[in-house]
Amino acid sequence: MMSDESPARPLTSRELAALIGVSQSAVSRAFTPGSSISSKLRARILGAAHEYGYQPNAIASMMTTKRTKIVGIVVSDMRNPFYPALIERLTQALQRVGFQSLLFNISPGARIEEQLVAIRTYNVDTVIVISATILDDRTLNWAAGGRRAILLNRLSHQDMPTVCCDNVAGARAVVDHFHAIDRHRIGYVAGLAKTAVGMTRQGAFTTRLAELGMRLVGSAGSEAYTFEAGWQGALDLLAARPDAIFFASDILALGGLGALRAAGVRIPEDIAVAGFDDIVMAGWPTNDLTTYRQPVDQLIEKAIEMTLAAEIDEDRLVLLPGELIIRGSTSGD
Amino acid sequence: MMSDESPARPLTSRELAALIGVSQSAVSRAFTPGSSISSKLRARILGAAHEYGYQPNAIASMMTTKRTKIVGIVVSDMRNPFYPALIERLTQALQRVGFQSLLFNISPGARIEEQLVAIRTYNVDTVIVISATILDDRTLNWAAGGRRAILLNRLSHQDMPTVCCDNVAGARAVVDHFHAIDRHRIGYVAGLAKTAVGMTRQGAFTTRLAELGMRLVGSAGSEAYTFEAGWQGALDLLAARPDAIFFASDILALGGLGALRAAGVRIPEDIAVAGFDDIVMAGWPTNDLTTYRQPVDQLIEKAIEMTLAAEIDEDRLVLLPGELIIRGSTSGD
DNA sequence: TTGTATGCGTTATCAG
DNA sequence: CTGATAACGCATACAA
Repeated sequence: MMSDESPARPLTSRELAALIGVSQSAVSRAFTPGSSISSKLRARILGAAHEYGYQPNAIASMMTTKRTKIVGIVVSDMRNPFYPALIERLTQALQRVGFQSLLFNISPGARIEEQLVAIRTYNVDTVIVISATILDDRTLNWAAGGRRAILLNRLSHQDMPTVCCDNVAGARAVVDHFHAIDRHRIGYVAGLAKTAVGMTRQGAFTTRLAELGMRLVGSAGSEAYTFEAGWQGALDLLAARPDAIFFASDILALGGLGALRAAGVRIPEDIAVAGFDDIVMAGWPTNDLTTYRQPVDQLIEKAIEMTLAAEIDEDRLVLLPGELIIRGSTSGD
Repeated sequence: MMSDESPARPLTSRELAALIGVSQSAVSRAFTPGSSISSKLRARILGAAHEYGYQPNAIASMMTTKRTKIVGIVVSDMRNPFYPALIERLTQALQRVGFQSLLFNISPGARIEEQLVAIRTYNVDTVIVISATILDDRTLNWAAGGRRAILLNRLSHQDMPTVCCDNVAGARAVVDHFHAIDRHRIGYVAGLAKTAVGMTRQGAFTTRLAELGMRLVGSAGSEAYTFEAGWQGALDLLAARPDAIFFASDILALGGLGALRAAGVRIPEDIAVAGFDDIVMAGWPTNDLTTYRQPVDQLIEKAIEMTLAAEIDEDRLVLLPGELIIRGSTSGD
């Protein structure tokens, strides 16, 4: 493919056709899998394309096929390391099935719709929404403009197609673990409390605590999934003297660990700490954070499946279980 | 814009024109800044567009204008938190000037050209390359297919348009700081040693050491910009008994800090530690890492400028100075 | 300023 | 299986 120095203007199918004496449609067919063309002619055309450096113009083909092979990925928070990791693997998975990713980075605050206009005008085939916040279902549907929208790691109040970690199972696993290591004075540091995911996690957590007769001695809110919010949340809980704290996400937990250690609290002897997500940093020896690992690969696999499916009739809400990763922040060893 | 429930098929300019009794070209002109149309007619058309939910189809307009308003962003490593932070701000800045970002996440290893074909077929206006590795200039030029390619935070061996942090100034600032705090047995942990950025940083560092009569007691290589590589690099240097170590990037330095602390080394009393980039984590109280801050906003500003410029004649290589951020890992306080 | 007509590069329909 | 021809939705040269 690199045999030729790139000319300023790329070759068109018609030009290539003229060059080797076939019709323009033949060239098009050569590049269309499953089209009716003899393997001999196809080979000749593909050979010539290779030689002359011809590649079909994807933009032009969008005109007739009405498909862009582009997925719009809507994000709003790349500060939390969980998201870049998710996005990286998602875009790679999409590329493997022939899709490209147009990244829509929505800034919180003003003029959200204005930022979303591009999603409609660029005619992406599918919109995958990773942003936990900012967009309500209605805005989302508008932005999708009739195209398929899939929620990834985010819950809908309507019945939009959704792929999400099973937050209930995750929160319960953490409680059960706290119970197993004999902690009974439990604290909770929330992330974005108003989001569906946040509420689900917190609800399941407190419910399971009650089932096991454990005591929620304190609960700290926070405005964001950030290190600083976790730090502050941990400090706010100290007065309640918990012997274990569950942070709604790893990035919060890392902040919490920092605050607790700075306050002279021994982890896990005095307070056991658990997070949620299993971001890479949670596994660093310096953090060694017990956490509920999100099934990222399976989440992505499902999202891709939904992207490719002709219809999404059943299983519009896919909840996938993760796995509790027990590390030093809760286990004495 | 949300006045209408999104119809399955979006309106075309011709349909809108028919609806309000003007020509299709009038509709097109209403949406084209600077086109010859009376403000009265434009207002009427934009009003109707708003009412009926019409938005120009960006794909179709690409056919005639030959411009996609899409920038291809080539990345290969989102594990190093510096990159997501850069990408987030870059895509937002691009959006503000009316460009969308198509993310090309190149997996190291096989079939790189195959992964790059999409860049050509999608006709992006500009390619911004953030990936430090993987692609040589020739492959890059091929992938760009005659379009503009800009290197961001990466150096070229040819004269491709480049915006990069001034690594020489950065490395020198670190050495000067080590000198100022009276350290003379210096260690260095390299990142990807084979990259131009890596070589520049290392070269400037050792040169400045020599100028100030300081001693490079040891130097550790590493295969990647990762926490683990930094951890190992720090361990490798211990035998040489350095009193200060410069890590080629923050993520390496964080690993190094972990390893040193685990080994009982006091920071900064025994060994002062400095990184490069100033990722968010460097500023966390738990890390408190002295580092050379990359001028991210200015880098992006310049990259946007180059993206929008008609020609890039002079200033094809823009080197921007950063700022040494002194924190607890080198300063006793 | 406005409308009419043409073309962008491809896919899809229709004959042969 | 192959070639000619008609869209796709918009921007622009041209005519009015």
